[in-house]
Amino acid sequence: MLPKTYDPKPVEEKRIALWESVEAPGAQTAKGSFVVVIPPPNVTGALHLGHALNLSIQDALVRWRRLQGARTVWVPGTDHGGIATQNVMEKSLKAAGETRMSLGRDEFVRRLRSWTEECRGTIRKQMKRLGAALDWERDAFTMDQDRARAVFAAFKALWEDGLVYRGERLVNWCVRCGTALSDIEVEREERKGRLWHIRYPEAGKGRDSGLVVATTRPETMLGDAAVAVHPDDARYRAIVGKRLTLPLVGREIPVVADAAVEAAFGTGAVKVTPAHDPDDFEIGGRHKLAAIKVIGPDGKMTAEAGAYAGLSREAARDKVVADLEAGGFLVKTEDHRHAVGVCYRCSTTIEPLLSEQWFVRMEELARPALAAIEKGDFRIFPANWEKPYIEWLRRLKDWCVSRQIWWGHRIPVWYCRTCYDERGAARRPDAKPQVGLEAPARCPVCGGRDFFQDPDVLDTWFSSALWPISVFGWPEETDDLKSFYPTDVLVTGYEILYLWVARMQMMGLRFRKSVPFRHALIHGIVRDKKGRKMSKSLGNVVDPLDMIPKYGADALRFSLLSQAHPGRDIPFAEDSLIGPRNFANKIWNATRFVLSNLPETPPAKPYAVSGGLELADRWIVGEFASMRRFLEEKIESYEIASAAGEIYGFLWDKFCDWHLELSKIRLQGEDPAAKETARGVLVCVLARTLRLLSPFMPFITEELLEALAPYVGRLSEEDLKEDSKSREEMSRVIEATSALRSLRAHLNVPPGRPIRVTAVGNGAAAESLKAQAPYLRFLAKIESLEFSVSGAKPAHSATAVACGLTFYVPLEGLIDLAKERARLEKELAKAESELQKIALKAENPEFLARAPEPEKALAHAARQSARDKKESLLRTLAELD
RNA sequence: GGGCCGUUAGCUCAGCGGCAGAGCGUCCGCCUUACACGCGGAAGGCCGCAGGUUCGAACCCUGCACGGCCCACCA
Repeated sequence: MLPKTYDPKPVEEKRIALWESVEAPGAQTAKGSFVVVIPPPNVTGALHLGHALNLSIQDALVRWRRLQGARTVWVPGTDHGGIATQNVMEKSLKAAGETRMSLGRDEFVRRLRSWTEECRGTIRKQMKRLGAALDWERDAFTMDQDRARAVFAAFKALWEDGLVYRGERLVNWCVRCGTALSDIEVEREERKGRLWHIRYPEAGKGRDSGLVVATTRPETMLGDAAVAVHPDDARYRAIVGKRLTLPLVGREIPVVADAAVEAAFGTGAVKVTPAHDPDDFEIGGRHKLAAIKVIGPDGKMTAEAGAYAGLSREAARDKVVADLEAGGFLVKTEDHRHAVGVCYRCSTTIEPLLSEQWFVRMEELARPALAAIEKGDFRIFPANWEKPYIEWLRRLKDWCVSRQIWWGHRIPVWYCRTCYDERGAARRPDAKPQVGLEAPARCPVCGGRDFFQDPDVLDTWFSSALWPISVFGWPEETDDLKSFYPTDVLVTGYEILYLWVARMQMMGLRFRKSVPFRHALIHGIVRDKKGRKMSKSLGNVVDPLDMIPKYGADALRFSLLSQAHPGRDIPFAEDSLIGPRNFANKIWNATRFVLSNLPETPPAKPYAVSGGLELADRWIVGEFASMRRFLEEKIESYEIASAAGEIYGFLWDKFCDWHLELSKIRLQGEDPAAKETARGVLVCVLARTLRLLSPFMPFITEELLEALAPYVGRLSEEDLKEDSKSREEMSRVIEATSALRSLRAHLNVPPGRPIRVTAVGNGAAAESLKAQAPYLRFLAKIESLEFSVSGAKPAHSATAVACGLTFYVPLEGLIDLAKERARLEKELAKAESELQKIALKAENPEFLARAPEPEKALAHAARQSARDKKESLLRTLAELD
């Protein structure tokens, strides 16, 4: 016998062990296939609630399609996580008093490899505990051998097609991480800063000559190459072409006219520092200005900065400002809020830095991706993400893919020591780097035999971009690739839509000529209950592994899924696990009840739904059918939360509260045939509902289904029709029951005390209720129930009005006249306001003239019943004794 | 500067043209032999504001306000 309260722990342990030992369902090709590739979590530690959400959604989809008979493939995996992972390792080294330099590259990478293995083990275990039905034999890692082969193949192909190039460009540099970043890896942060107004005097003239520039970064003035003004700016027309003396430095710089200058901002004159500002770099290019690097990769001032060399960016700023002020060049200082670029991994202010990097040319890659979304070959759910996605693809600039870190795929490029110096700078104009996994034998340019490999690694997102093809063995033309690519849906958060989703589209289209996934389901971020992002520093991180022992994995999944509206963030409160935990217990007990009403030894012929159905049976079967259809539609459109809510309501509010209760009449009764019918419906409907619920709550449902299995027989598809007639009849039973229960509660009739009821009224409703009298008797605990077409109110009775009938309940001695009058008056007031509202609509000539017929009929009927109710209440009040 | 999303019951959110819904919380009864992680009953809403379209608007349109997010080269 099952325990009274559901205890998730033993069930989960048992199921996990069982799933471990059983092969995933084999090829059932009849109903097609469903392929999903996991967004591989970084190997930076344990999984968080966001991962739990992501996994729960995918698992629900995969299990759902598996139920439908599809061959499902869900590929697990992890991502080496580049900078993020390296940072984690560096932090732990620091705690041990070491640095990556002290370890050396080989040892550092070796340690990361071993950490990775440990971390992958943790992640796998966590995924299993959540119940994720992944195909573990396919487990992949972005830095394992197969994936490395794909990375090399992709790099080589892009190189050969001229889409990869090396060049000196202004890139986003994180001085803390010591590496270049791509544009999307830079986040914007509003910071309060200042706007310094600095006078740049005309060369050879006095302190008051020249013009005043406004800047937020005075320290970069040391590298100024010009001052720019707008060509149409009348204030400065005369000075364009003249030369200025750069304060503190003494260098002469020109005044140039450039349309990029915003005349209305600041003073309308902008200092141009090509080596330290992206816009200035552009201007510098147009006017052939020198790019003077005054800040180095370490964030400190270079030798070019003269007296400031060696100072940090921040210290140099202070000193420059002080010196400008001392020299009388500082005109004024204003407070100024502006957005500063910061590293997405460590929030350090980004330094635009001129350096030699590897880039991927994006235009040709983006074009097919744009076409795919515009043609609908690729769709995003919710669709409102499509517009920003398209915009992003249109504006795409080249992708800086080299990173000056150690953890990642080493760039497969070799430099000949004759053609290049040790820092990779070309010694001769025709020098050409060689792409290969190994050093080439001879340099095709100079015949040299001595090579060194590029020290940089590739952006971690480069390997991620190849994920949907690399997991199936690309560049080999594998069977997997042929059968499983393109995949069906990618489930991920909006925060990596550009960083990852767009790039997979581009690479998939480039190398496989078709989209890597037809749909992207974008879910939100799991936040804390105040709506803040979960972060270690805020201390508001909720660990899924803390929640599972307390509430169960099914409850955690169901909680997240119930809130997983496409694209919406989830403010997560631990309280949200209570409902789902209780729900699991409810299911458990419903099944326990059903089982307890079945013989211990399963019958030779399992219980089926066949003849002899009564209203409650027809009703629940019809409701089941409509619930199932709803679920199919919602899951099809990825509205997981709606689907979860629907099945919850069906099981609890319909199956348990009404059908199961009504079944008790027959189960406790004496009619063996009726008993069998009731058992059949209970078993079949419950089992089928559990099956539909299993994608959401796999542990408990599988456990219970296993217990039910020997009893479950057929519930034929023909019988699974929505049944509006039964729904209507049942709704009357429910309405009348509720009215009588309400009356009992208001008049404090103890629940255990039976009542006698006289129902007065005629018509179809009366007839149908009369037919269901046993239901009413049972549900409202009525000892005698009489129906009459007309009749006066019996003495000392309370009254309930429902379904066009008046129910009199004699309550000698129990009835408090004043209380009853008050209750009835309240009812009457409610009925009157209802009638007024509906009458206003039903009698409105405009409504009658223009509204569609069914709508009018509905309004008419509603008015009639509101009127009946009011009259019945009025009569009752008049007769009140 | 552009774009997107949100504003509905005390809290967290569904609903997105035809009499305002759920979960949690609150109040009142109940250990009614499946479940007190439960059962029954209730209270609680100018559906952000102002216009418009419509017979009819929480829902569609236009503004506005307040939150949040994304993108963007005002130094």
